[in-house]
Amino acid sequence: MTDLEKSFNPQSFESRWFDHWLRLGVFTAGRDPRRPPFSMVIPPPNITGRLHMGHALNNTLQDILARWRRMKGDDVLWLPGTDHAGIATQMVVDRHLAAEGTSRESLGRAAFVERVWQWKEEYGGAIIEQLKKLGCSCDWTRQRFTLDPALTRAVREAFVRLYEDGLIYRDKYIVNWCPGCRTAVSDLEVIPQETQGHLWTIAYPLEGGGGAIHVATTRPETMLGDTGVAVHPDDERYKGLVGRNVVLPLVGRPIPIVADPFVEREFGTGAVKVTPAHDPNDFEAAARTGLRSLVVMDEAGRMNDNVPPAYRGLDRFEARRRVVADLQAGGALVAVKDHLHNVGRCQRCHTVIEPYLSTQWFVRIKPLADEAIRAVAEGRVRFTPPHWINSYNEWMGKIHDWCISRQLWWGHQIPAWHCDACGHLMVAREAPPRCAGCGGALRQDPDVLDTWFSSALWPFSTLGWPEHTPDLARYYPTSCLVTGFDILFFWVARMIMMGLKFMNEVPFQRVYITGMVRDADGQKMSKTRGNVIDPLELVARHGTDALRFTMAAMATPGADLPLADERMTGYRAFANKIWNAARFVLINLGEDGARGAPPALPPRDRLTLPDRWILSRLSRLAAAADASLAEFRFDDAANALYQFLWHEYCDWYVEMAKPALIGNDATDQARVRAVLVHVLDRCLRLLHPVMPFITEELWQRLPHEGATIALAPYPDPDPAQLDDEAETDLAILMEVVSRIRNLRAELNIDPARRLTVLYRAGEGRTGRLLQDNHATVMTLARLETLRAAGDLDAGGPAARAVARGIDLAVPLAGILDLETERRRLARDIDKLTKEREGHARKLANADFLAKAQPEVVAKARRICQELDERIERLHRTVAALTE
RNA sequence: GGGCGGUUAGCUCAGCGGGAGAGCACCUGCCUUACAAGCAGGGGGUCACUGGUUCGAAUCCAGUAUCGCCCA
Repeated sequence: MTDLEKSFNPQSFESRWFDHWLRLGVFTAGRDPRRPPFSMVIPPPNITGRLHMGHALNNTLQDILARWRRMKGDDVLWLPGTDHAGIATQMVVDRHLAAEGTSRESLGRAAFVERVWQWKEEYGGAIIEQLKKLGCSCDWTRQRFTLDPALTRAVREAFVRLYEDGLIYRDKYIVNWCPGCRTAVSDLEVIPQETQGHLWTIAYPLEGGGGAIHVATTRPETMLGDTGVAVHPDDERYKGLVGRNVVLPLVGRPIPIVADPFVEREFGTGAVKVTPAHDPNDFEAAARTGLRSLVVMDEAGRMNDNVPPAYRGLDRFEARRRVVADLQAGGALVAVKDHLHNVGRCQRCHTVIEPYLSTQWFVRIKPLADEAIRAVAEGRVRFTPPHWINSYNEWMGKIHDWCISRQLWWGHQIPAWHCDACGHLMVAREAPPRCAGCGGALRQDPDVLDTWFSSALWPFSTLGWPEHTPDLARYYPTSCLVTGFDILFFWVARMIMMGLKFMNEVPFQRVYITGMVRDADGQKMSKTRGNVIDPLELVARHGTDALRFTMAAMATPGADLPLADERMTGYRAFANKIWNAARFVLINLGEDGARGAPPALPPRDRLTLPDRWILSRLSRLAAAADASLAEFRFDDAANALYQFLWHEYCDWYVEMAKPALIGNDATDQARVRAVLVHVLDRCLRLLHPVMPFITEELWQRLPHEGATIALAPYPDPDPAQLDDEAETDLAILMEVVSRIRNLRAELNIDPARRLTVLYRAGEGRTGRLLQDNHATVMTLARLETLRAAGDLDAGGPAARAVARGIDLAVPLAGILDLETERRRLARDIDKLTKEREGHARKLANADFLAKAQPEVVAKARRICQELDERIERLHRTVAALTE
C-alpha cells in the first residue's frame, strides 16, 4: 500500500520542495558552461508592491519557460530583482512620517533617504517572498535592486555617456508637473481623463479702445500668466488686429496680438490667449512668435507673486473661481459653456497635472528611437503576438524627448555638479572636487532620475555592465522577455533603445506580451470596483499548481484572461486527478516496486496493443508540448497535457491496465506496471514546468533517479514508439466500448448488469481485434460474454449497434421492445446520413474533384465510404428486426 | 480623429482555407476495488451581419453593426 493521502492537499507539500530546490542549487545559473545559455530578466516589481494577478501571470509564464529550458539541458539564468520605484516609495515613507507627526522636509534629505532604506530592508522584500511562493525558479543568488551600488554605477555611466554624446541636455522647458508629488513626470505618467468642465469666453479689450477680442479657455486662472493673444494668420476677422495690444483684464498688462498657424480658426472664437509657461502648445507658439514666458504658479500649484496681490497664494482651483467671479463682476466674462475635455492626472496621486515651465534634464530620444525601430523591423527583436509591433512603431515614430529628472529624494541623484560661483556645470562619473572653471565649490544637482531610466538598463546593468563580466558575455542578449502591454513604452521600448546604445545589441530576442487578467465578467480588476482577486488567496484555496495551470491554460496570445472561480476549481480537480492516478500506480507497485530506478520498458514485441497505443500517444504529447512551448503557446501545452493525462491515460489506459493488474500473471503485471510508471513519469516531467510542486511530490514517491524532477530531462518524443496502427486499432476498440456503453445508457440497463455481446467483424486485423483484446473489452464494457457470431440474432432479440467495421448485438430477450429499437436505429441512421451529406455533395462536384488537392479528395472519399458502410449495416439491422 | 483587438454552444474561450471543438454549466444513470474534486452516457451552434475571392470560407478580402483597448 501507499501512504499517499486519498486526495490532493497542496498545503501539505508545497513549501517543502522550494527549499529542496534552493538547497540543491537547481536555480543557480552557470552550473554547466558547456550547455547553451537561456536567459531572462524578471520585470522588476516595485519594492512597494504586493503580488497581484498580473505578476502571477507573467511570472508563471516565465517560470514555465525557465523550468522547461532547464530540463531541456540549457544553462538557465532567470535573473530576479526589484525596482526602487521613486515616487511610489517616497510616498509610502512620507505617509509613515506623517503618521509619526514628522515629515521629509523636517528630517532633511540624508536622514530621509536613510529612512527609506530602513523601510526597504523591513518591507521591501515582501514581493520577492511572494514570487518564491509562486514557485519562481529565479537565480536568487543573483538578485538585484535598481539602487544597488553596481547598478547605480551603471546608471551614472549611462548618464555620463549619453551626456557626452549630446543625447542628454538640461533646459528650461514646459513639462508635466504634478503639484501633488511636486515633481516633473514624463508624458507617459500623465493619464488623460474625460472630464466635464467649462469653456469660458473672456473679452480682452484692445489697448487704446476700439472694442475687444474674445478668447476662450478651459483654465481661466492661467490668464494671469498670459503674455499674448494669438490668431490664425489667414483669419480675415482678425487680420487688422495683429500687432496691436490688448489689455489683460484683472491684471492691466498690455500684451500683443500675434499670428500663428497653430490656432484653430473653428475652435471657440478663433482667438486664443497665450500662456507660454503653463501650456505646451502656447509654449511652442511663444517660441515661434517671440512672446515671453511668465510663470504664475509655484510647485504646489498655488499662484505666485507674478500675479496681482488678490490672487497670490491661492490654490489654482480657488484662483479659477476667483478669476471667473472677478471677470464676471467686471463685465469681461462673455460666455460660459459646459465643455467635455480630457484632463491629465498624475498616474501616482491622481492630482491634475499642470503644464509647467521649469528647468529639467532630457534625453534626446529621436536617434535612439530610430535605431530601436530598425532593430524591430529587422526582426532582431520579435514580438509575440506580433501586432504589438504596430503600437510600438507608432509610439516610437512620434516620440518626444524624455524628461528624466524628478524632484524627489529617493532615487539615483543626477551625476551633475553646479558651480554657484561661475555657473559652470560638470557631469561626471565621480563627484569632482572643485569647479573646473573657477575652482569654486560644487553642488550636486538635487534632482534624481526617473525610475524608468535605471529600469531601461536592467538587462545589462544586472549582469555587471559597465564591467565586462563573464555573466554579461554569456547571458546578454537575453533570450526573451515576458511582460504586460501596459509597460511596452515605459520599459520595453526604452530597454531596446538603451540596449542598442550601450551594448550595441538588442536586450532580448523575443518579447512575449501577456494579456490582462480580468474578473469573471471580463471587467478590469480595480480597487474601486472591488473586484480584485488576490493570487495568494487563490493559492491558499486551490494550491499554487492549480493557479499556475489556470494561468497557462488561459494564456492565449493576444487575449485577456477572464478568471472565473469555476475555472480554477476545475484545474484543482485536475491536480487531484493526477494525484489519484499516481496513487493508483503506487498502490499497484507495492512498497518494493516504488523504490529504486523506474522499471525498464519491456521490449516492443512484448507490448500489448494498449501499451503500444499509450506509448505512441505519449510520444506525440511530448512533441506537441515542446513545440507549443517553443511558440509560447502555454495554452496549447497545458491543454494537451490535461487531455492526455485525464482522457487518455486515466480514462483509457489505466482502465485497460486493470485486468492485468488484478490477474495473477506476474509477467503481465510487470509489463503493465512498467508502462504505467514509464508514462506517468514522463507526464510528470512534461507537466513539471507548469505544475512544479505536485509533480515533484509525486515523482519523488515514484521510482526515480536523481535528486529532483526539476533537473530530470524533459522527455523527448521517441519516434520508435510512434505507432499509427496501434492508434487506429485502439480507436476502433474505444468505439466498440462506447457503442456498448451507449446502448446500456439508452436502454436503461442496470449499470451493474453484465451483458452478453455478440459481434461480427470482417476479415483481417479488424476482424481479430476483439479476439486479441478480449479481456480489455470485457472489462471496459462490463460484459459477461463477448463472442464472435455469424448470426447476430442467434441469441434472440438483440439491441444492435455498428462500430467501425464491427457489428454488435446485445441479446436482450424479454427486455427489448422491437419498435423502440427500430426507432433508435433509425435515429442513428439519420445522424450518419446527415454527416454523410456534406462529403457526398463535395464528391458530386466535378470542380472539387478536378481542383482540390488529391489528399483532400481521397480523405472525403474515405470518410464517405466509411459512413456508407455503417449506414448500410444499420439498414440491414433494421431490416432484420422487421422480419 | 488615427491605430489595434474581439464578436464561435447557456458562460469563458480554442480553432483562422478542406469532417464545428474544449472547459465549466445543464440533463440521465451510477459510491464499478485511484479519484463523487469521481465514472458512464446525452442534449445544445444560420461560427455578429452583408457582399466578394475560391471547387470549397468560422477561417482570406471589402464593408456594416457592436463591444473593448491604445494614441492624439
